[in-house]
Amino acid sequence: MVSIKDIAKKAGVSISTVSYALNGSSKVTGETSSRILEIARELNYVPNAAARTLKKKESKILGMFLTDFKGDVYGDLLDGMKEVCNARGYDLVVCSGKQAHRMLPERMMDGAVILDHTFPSEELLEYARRNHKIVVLDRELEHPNINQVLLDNKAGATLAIEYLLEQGHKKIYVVTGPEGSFDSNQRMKAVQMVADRHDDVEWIKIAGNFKKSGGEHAAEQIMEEYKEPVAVFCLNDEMAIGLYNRITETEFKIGEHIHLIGFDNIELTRYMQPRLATIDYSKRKWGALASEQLIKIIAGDHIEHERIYVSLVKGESVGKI
Amino acid sequence: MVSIKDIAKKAGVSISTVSYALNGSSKVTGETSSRILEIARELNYVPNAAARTLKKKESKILGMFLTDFKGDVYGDLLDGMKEVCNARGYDLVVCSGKQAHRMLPERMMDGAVILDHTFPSEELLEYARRNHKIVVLDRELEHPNINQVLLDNKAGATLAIEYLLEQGHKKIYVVTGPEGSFDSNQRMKAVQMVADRHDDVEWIKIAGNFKKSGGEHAAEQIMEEYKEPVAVFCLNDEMAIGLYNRITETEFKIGEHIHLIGFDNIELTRYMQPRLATIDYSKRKWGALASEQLIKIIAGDHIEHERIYVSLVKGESVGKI
DNA sequence: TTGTAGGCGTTATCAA
DNA sequence: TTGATAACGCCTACAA
Repeated sequence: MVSIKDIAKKAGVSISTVSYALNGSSKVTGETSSRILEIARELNYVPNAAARTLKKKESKILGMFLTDFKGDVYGDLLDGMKEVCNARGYDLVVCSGKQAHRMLPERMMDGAVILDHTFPSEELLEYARRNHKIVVLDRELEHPNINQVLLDNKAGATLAIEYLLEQGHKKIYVVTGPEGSFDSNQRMKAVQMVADRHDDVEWIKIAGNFKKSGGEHAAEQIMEEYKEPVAVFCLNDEMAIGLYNRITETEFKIGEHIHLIGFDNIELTRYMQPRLATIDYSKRKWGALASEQLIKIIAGDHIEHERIYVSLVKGESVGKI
Repeated sequence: MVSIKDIAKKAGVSISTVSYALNGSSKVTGETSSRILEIARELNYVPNAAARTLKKKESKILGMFLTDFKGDVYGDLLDGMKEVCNARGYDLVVCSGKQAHRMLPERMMDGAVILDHTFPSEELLEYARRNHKIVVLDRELEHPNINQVLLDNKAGATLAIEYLLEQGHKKIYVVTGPEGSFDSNQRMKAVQMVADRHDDVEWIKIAGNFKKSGGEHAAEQIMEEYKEPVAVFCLNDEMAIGLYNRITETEFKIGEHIHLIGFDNIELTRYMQPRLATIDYSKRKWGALASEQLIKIIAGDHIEHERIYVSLVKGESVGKI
């Protein structure tokens, strides 16, 4: 490995002169500077990230923690993050799994964005207390070193339910996310509020998991209890897809016997027949905003929490009754 | 930031004793060791990654470079990689974009897996020469520090084309990937070989880009030239989907007027109506193998290149003629 | 304008 | 069994 020491030797100057030249300091003659730069290039010099990070106490790397790499939501979200990061001189690394958590407290990264409900809030708070900078996308967490960029779950769930009511549905299943999911809880709360105003409607809650399997299980239960057309609000699209898959294996028709709406507007929903009704929001903007907020708290700015707005996407998966 | 120095002070021992205790060396008494560990926990000590990396010249981090975060191929691939990495004591970070390249030569990571045709081979070779360890999934590159884990593109393309021929098709469009894509070139080569044996069939090549837009453009050209039913082999599923989308906006029917086959068997194809015929392979296995190979070359093992085998998935998007 | 030297937090060698 | 001390590669006062 070639270090500034090697360059210094070859150039016949001291390592500090090399360091200055490399960092474009004006303290060094244009002549020596260009000679040093030339030699550095000749030797294929690359600065050592660990040494720089150790000295400067910043790595210019931001982390993104995900539950897994499979989610369809992530593509645009990550591209949005990357764009902002790069524009601000940061690099983005995406990680998943408990083992990867260490990279935050060990200061491999200057901060992190969290979209992983399996990452314990207590752990995040602990990191925040030790002055690590964090943006959460999936929970409410109050600390000066933590910023929230949350979906407007309540608006989304309300839009979804009101759409079903508008279409005349009187029996509505709601398939939830996993225990402890903030998004799921928020959406359920909104559903409950609308439900309280409509006691002529029958409400049935089914415990789900935000994965396809949750939707499949819900489908079983719904078909078993089936008497007349019903509506189903799956609290995310992936479950809606699982439910849809299971239903289309049977005689039941989506949009006719079982009316279905999801949440997230992932790309796949466009290809479902009938098209899945769902709740849309800009994933790219979500990611971009998260990065911006993170960079701001790293810079020491005082900032407010942010919210991502949502809208209804109608689809033939919901018919009139 | 609390360092081993702080622990040493509080425990009344030297920093080297602390370091030994922390690393579970048997050179230190069980008693002092447990006292030190206790204090470390009290102080919320976390080792500093930069310092450790600087000293040990390894970070226990592997990188994965992708063209972008949107690809549907990636989910299982990355999960496969992560599983192997974690089992072997490594962490995986996923990156994208030119700016992120620096992390490899700067030794932020002990090695990297490349699935990004925009990453120049010359640059990779340069890194390999400087002793960085690399596994490539998307090109042939010979160097002791580079290992290849490649799809069996030729087998896949041959399977696809022979399936079309078997179904009686006599006019076959082939939509390619972007200029310079290894996968695209390999697949085209296989197509060409089959084509050479069948001069009763009309072959038409359309330049694509492995994205939806490529498929859409191809659709335009195909419809413009349309006289009788034709077959189309899109060299990846994403283009097949773009083509499919454009076609379904018209009077033409997939599987009737336009017979379509893709490559990759991404999840979305399951939901297309009619189901897309395509070429399947285990993305999870691909990722797992890539990680294993990378860890082996880091360990200094001498290994052979690997190949991922593929199979045909039939679908109603291809009918008999 | 350039050089000297100290230190970032660890690990590891050698003495004690 | 423990402690002093010298690296690792880089940055940056301060001195020359």
